[in-house]
Amino acid sequence: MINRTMPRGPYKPGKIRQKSQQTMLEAAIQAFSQYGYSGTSMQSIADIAGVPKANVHYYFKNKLGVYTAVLGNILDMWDTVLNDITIADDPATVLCRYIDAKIDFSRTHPQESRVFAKEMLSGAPHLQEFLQAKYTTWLDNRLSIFRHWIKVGKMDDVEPTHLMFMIWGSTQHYADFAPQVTQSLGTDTLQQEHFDAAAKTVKQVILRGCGLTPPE
Amino acid sequence: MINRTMPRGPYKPGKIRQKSQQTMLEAAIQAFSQYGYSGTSMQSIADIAGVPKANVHYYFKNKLGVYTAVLGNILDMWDTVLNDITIADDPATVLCRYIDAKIDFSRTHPQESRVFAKEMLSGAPHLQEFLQAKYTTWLDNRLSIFRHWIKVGKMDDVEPTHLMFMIWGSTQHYADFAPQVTQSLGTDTLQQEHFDAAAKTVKQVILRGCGLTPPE
DNA sequence: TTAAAAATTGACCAGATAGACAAGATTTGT
DNA sequence: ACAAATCTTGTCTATCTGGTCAATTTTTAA
Repeated sequence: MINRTMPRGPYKPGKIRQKSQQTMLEAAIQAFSQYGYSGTSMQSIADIAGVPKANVHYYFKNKLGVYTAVLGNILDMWDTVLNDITIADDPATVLCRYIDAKIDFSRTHPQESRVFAKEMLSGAPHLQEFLQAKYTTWLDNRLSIFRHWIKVGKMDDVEPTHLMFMIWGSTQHYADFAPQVTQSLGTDTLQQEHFDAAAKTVKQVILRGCGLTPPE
Repeated sequence: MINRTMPRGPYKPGKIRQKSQQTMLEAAIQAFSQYGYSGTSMQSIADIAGVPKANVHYYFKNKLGVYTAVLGNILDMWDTVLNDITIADDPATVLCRYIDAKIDFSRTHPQESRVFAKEMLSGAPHLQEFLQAKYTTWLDNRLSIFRHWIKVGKMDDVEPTHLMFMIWGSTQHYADFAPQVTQSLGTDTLQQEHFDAAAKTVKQVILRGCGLTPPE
């Protein structure tokens, strides 16, 4: 997406283009996640990718094009989990699976999480479309399921929207506020065990807080 | 703090200097909270403050000086709450007070919250001293009180560090992810009632999740 | 092999930015 | 009132940045 040129004619496009773009996108997300949009220069992206700056301009229309491509990749990861829940499911199981998945995302994709967070902190100017379209329906569907569970007594009357915010906030924290977390836990780098302990506590509090008991 | 010149001699310093600096700091936090450090120009700060750019340079050593002054002001707000808790206190009361205070901070100081969050997201290069000194002892003191409450059975065995992260993450979310929150709640701007509902849900889940019952 | 398409790259440009500076205006203590 | 200190502000500069372009090299399909 966001290619400037779309190769045509007697030529099989793709391989070089795809690989180069991928390299540059990975360089870009690294830069954006640390320095933000304004703090990242095309030159620095090129340096990280190990190519001349003009090469980045060849594959992307401009700096905003690189950024929106990065953002698009991140948004594509959005609904991987909690996508197939139904009214028949067990709330405790669903919440556990979601919390585990979110914590795991903070562990395996901290850079993506930070780019997303920085965009939000800047007022989400490039997420309006996403928020109004894809996200809203995604959320509404899940909220209605939670509301049903509450109505039939499967869980306590906890306002579902704010419950979701609690889970998001609690789990994102481990990626976005990593310096504070590492300092608090007295470690240099966050290890698997730290994320496991985090998931355990979040699940314990959320489930109990909703009047649920851990599955199995 | 971070003044370039410290007036001396037969002259009563302060009034003009203090007022001008205050105006510029308010302009600066507004700019930094939205556009980040790199995205904010000295010119934009001057424009917001309504003064020529050279005036900003007169009162602050350089751009980093403005930023660290802003950051320092924010850090000074840190321990206003949860500062005087003791072992004798009631856990439920303390947690409620803290959650209310944090949510209220997100409501009344969203810009400060966002500047702090952006600094964290960038790896907190200017917070190392704060994190290692003031913050660590602050946290350790509170954690030991939580651990005592757990030991004597006043609350469930919930890992206190991660419990604190849950509260921080959940409450910060309303300032830092405001675009997502407003979209989810179907409103244009967050009102008092939304923050009240947020505080209610967070308190409900956290307290119940720790095996506590709401006070009085 | 070869010609067209695609990819690479160095050089260049216009605008923005942080910061310096000096001249002038204002405030202060006496 | 007046001199010293502080404050204000227009102007200037060196540097950085996003973006363009044309020349060269590499890859591809026939």
